[in-house]
Amino acid sequence: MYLYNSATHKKEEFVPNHPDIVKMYTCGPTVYHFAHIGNLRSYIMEDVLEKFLRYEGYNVKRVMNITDVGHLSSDADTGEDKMLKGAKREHKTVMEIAQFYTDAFFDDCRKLNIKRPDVVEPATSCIDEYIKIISALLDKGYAYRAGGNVYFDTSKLERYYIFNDHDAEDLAVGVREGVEEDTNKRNKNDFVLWFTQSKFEDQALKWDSPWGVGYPGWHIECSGISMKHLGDDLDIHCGGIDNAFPHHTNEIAQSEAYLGHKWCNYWMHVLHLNTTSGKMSKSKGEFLTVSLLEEKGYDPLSYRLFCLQSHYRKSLVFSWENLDNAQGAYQKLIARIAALTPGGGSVDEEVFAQQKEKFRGALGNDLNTSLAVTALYDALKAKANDETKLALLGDFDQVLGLSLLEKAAAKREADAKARSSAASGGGIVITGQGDPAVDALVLRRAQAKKARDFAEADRIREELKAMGVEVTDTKEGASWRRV
RNA sequence: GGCGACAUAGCCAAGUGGUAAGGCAAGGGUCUGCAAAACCCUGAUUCCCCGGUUCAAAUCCGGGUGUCGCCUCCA
Repeated sequence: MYLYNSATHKKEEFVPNHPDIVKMYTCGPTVYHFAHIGNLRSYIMEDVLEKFLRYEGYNVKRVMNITDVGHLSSDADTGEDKMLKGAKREHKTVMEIAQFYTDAFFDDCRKLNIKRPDVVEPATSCIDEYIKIISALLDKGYAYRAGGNVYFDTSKLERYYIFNDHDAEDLAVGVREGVEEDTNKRNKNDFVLWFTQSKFEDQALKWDSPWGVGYPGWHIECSGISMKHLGDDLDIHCGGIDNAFPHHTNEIAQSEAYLGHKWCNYWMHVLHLNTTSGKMSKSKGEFLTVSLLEEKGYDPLSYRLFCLQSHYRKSLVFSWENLDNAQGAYQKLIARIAALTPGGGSVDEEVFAQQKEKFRGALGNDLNTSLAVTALYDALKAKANDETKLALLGDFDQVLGLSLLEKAAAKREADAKARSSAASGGGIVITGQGDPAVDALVLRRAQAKKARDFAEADRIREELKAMGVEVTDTKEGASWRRV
């Protein structure tokens, strides 16, 4: 398969370091608040990558961190640790906040069919790992102590900038109002590995270290967790594009300085979900969550399809109109699949193989998910029996994660149930959701209609509409549902 | 100011030198008392603009323009 590598700015053939395993690391959430659907876009696309690797027969080990310490917020607010800030806001302890939002995050993931990574590791449980790395960096001369903190010295590297061709002089450090330049730093881009001199007196989480009581810098966390679970090398590192600089750049700097060799071969960055006024972000205040989508009547999987119809390396604009499009498409898709009859004949292997190749080709080309969705429609239109189509859909859905077969089966069952609970009278069959009062009214309308009293029939339909009931005519009579 | 990415119909998009896939929406039709659903049909003389290379360019090259992101925490 081919994957775009943002470290080389090229699409490259993916070759794992070890034939028997693919090591994958994902930057996880900072659990100080709910994830918004823009955050989740990245996790959806990374989930597709993981599932496709498995689909292609790779044995994947995927690790994700949970940032529950050390992530400082910007100058835009009071400059606290994000976790501490969240705890204050909700009058809870930092650990309570971390637990609550970690659970909320995985709950959102579950709704979006995002598989939980093999290893999920909170940053606070790997302090020893960070201390080990920082000590070695100090020994090797890549780090220095100043003002009580430990810093990484970026000037010791031959090449610091990996993803962008920056010139240190051009970086606008401290330009923004309220950003104070840290005078302890020797170079503009040096970053903190370990804090003891926190500007926040009430930093809640502190650990003992050779350099005093304090807490780790944000960047060291991902290197430490990755090495703890995946060892000295890594195949694919994923994250949102905003992490490329400085977070991932710093991860590479400290990891390779520590290891003395190349660390990670492929970097996958997912572009942002934007609103019409720019990217969706928590620090801007307004953001959409999965629960909010559900409240508004959207199936979270409609959002997954929305993301799948685009490409991960293009920014995607969110609007309600766009989500409506996706929801409509998703419902139609499910209805079409529900109309297929399972258990009728055997799978046509030739058609199956042919369609499957299209699908693999699409995803194998840098995860072209929108073409993969097209392959889904092609499979539905293929000249083959229903059994073959269902087999294809089920096969594709291992990667796409749209619960296609499950939803279709549920729809078939619901339709059958509505039929079995039918009320009838005078040869007219009413199907609905088991409310005798509504059944009776719908039956009266059907009788009026049969007697060609359309005025009365329309009047009753209006009455039902006012009750929130939508009635549609069928061959045998009528069917109704609440809307 | 520096760096990076992107720009194809109303919207999401495919396309990697050979003459514009697919989905949603929209319009027309079949069906229906009327609807809904379902099914059928219809859509870019053109791919942000201007040059260039080529028999041939949405695709390659040069120059613009626009949008977004990063440089401060963010997926």
